[in-house]
Amino acid sequence: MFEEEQNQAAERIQLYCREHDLFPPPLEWKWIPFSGHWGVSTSFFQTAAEEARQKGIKFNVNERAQEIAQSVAAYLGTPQGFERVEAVRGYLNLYFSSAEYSRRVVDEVLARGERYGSGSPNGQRVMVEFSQPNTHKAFHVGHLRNVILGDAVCRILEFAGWNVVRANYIGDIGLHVIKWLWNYQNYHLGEIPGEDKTRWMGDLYAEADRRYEESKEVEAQVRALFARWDRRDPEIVALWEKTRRWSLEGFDQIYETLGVKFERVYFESEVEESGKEMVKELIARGIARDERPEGAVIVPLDELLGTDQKYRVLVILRSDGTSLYSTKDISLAVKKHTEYDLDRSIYVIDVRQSLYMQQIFKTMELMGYDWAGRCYHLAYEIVNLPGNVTMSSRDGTVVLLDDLISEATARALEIVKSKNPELASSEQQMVAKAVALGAIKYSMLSRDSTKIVTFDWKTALDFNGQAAPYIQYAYVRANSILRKAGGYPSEFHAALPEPGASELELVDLISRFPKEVQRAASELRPLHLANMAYDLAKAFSDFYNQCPVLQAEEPTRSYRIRLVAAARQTIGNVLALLGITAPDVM
RNA sequence: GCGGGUGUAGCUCAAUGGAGGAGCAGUGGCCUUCUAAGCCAUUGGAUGCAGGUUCGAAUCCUGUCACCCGCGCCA
Repeated sequence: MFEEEQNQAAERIQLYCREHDLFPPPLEWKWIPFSGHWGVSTSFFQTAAEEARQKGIKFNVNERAQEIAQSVAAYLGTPQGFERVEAVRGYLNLYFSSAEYSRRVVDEVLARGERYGSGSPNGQRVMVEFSQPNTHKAFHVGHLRNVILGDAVCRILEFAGWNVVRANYIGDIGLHVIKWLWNYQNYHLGEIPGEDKTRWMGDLYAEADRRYEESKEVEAQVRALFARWDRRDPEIVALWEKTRRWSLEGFDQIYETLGVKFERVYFESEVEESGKEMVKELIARGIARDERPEGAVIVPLDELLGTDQKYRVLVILRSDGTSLYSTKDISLAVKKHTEYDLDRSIYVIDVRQSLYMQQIFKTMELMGYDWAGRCYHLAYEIVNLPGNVTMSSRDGTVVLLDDLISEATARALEIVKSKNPELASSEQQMVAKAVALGAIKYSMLSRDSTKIVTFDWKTALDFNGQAAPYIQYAYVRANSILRKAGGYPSEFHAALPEPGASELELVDLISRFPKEVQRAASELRPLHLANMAYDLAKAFSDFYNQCPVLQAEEPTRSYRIRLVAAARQTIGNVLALLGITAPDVM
């Protein structure tokens, strides 16, 4: 927002260095890392070090950097747009003119509204595949991290200027489905699910898997059933269609609760046949090797690429000719790029599949697809239970999503009722839902994807501290002030008061938002925005405690009301990017 | 054996190669005020270890230790 002034200052610094025969520093402005200071800084350590090298003399780099910083500071005086220039320990700090800049920031935020912070369209299309639930299985907290991360990444990329295609890829066929069907046919035929379809499907899957593991005979029967599926036996297909729908209806409920939408939903069943065709093509082209009947059909990646134990071997078809996950994935990758002209293709999949993803991408490369290099595996660590227990639907070691949401909502409702008893019951419900879902989402987005999340109820239901409710609360407070003020003045009073420290801190953070959006988008890390949301809320709370708004004298009153409006807008925008609802009251 | 990840305060985690931070837990304060889901104060650190690169390393490189995860017919 202040690039012009920064560039001017940078040019003058470069000029000074040339005139004084100094190595010009790479002028990368950084935020002054002290709270309560508003400006940018650069350092002269490189300049000093370079000078020492060239002149062949030894001196203390830190001291020399400080000398240079001081003389540059003297040379700059007070450039246009800044109110103070200071040399500190080798750094040159430039402080913005507070009144002028806070005015500019607030004007910008209020003018752009919910688009504040967004980037201009970059003309590039990216597909983000995420969620990928399996029908006929449970949906648990482990799956939740994927949905929340994928959704946030989509929101952020879109806001940053990308054309985003949100894709889901549902595992509606495969061994797990056949196992489920076998169990249903033998033990539950005719039964239909109750209200909670996903739970019921999951329970039956656990049961099916237990029977499958317990007996060799069952395994054989399941294989036989898989063969009937492969022949598209009408009876099996009909049963599959009916039971599959139950799962899909359950998923729709979940996505609606979470506020997640998809533009293109792929099914494994729709790429199974084309996948098998591709296997034939791969064999014909000598990329895949058919080792049947003794072995399976494989792509010997290390052999083909001349690598050693790096890409290993990818199995793309079972020895009995039935399809694998990989059979379908190679076909899906092609389908995605045929349907959409993609500049990037992102797969949000857990980190345990890293090798597998590289194998798929390499296979695409071997087939000659130029887009293979533009596929990216966005890996995230799994959600474990205490004691490093992996959530597993077959072992029943899961926390079901539905249980987490109802427990969190009940807890939040209890708090809303005690904090805000006069609120209408329906509104209390809405607030509780926003708080509960916000807390769940924030806890997953506020830690890096490379970190394992250990789920425990105590932490999951803790609404204090660095958590979504704190941020939502700041938003609500801002909203409350604006409600009492009856909106905010359409423009600033001519004579703007000099902002205080907490006001500056708040404006400073607000002004950083657009850059954080770009950073989060380019690194595919919502974490940056989760941190920013908290910092903003903290700065607002500080301002709230130190600066009376409604009771203040004019023109301070008007100025602060507009600042509150800008803060509310920015906090709302950040939360929206994280998929978190900002309630009007709490 | 090969590959990947993690290691920062008692615990859970942040930190664009640059001036080490939060939250929780602990201790002590603050509601007649725009909502106390809040605020203030206070306690806390050879960034696993050893080298290297650099003016400067939690961050980059090499080695090493610990834990986790992958590595041919699960997804």
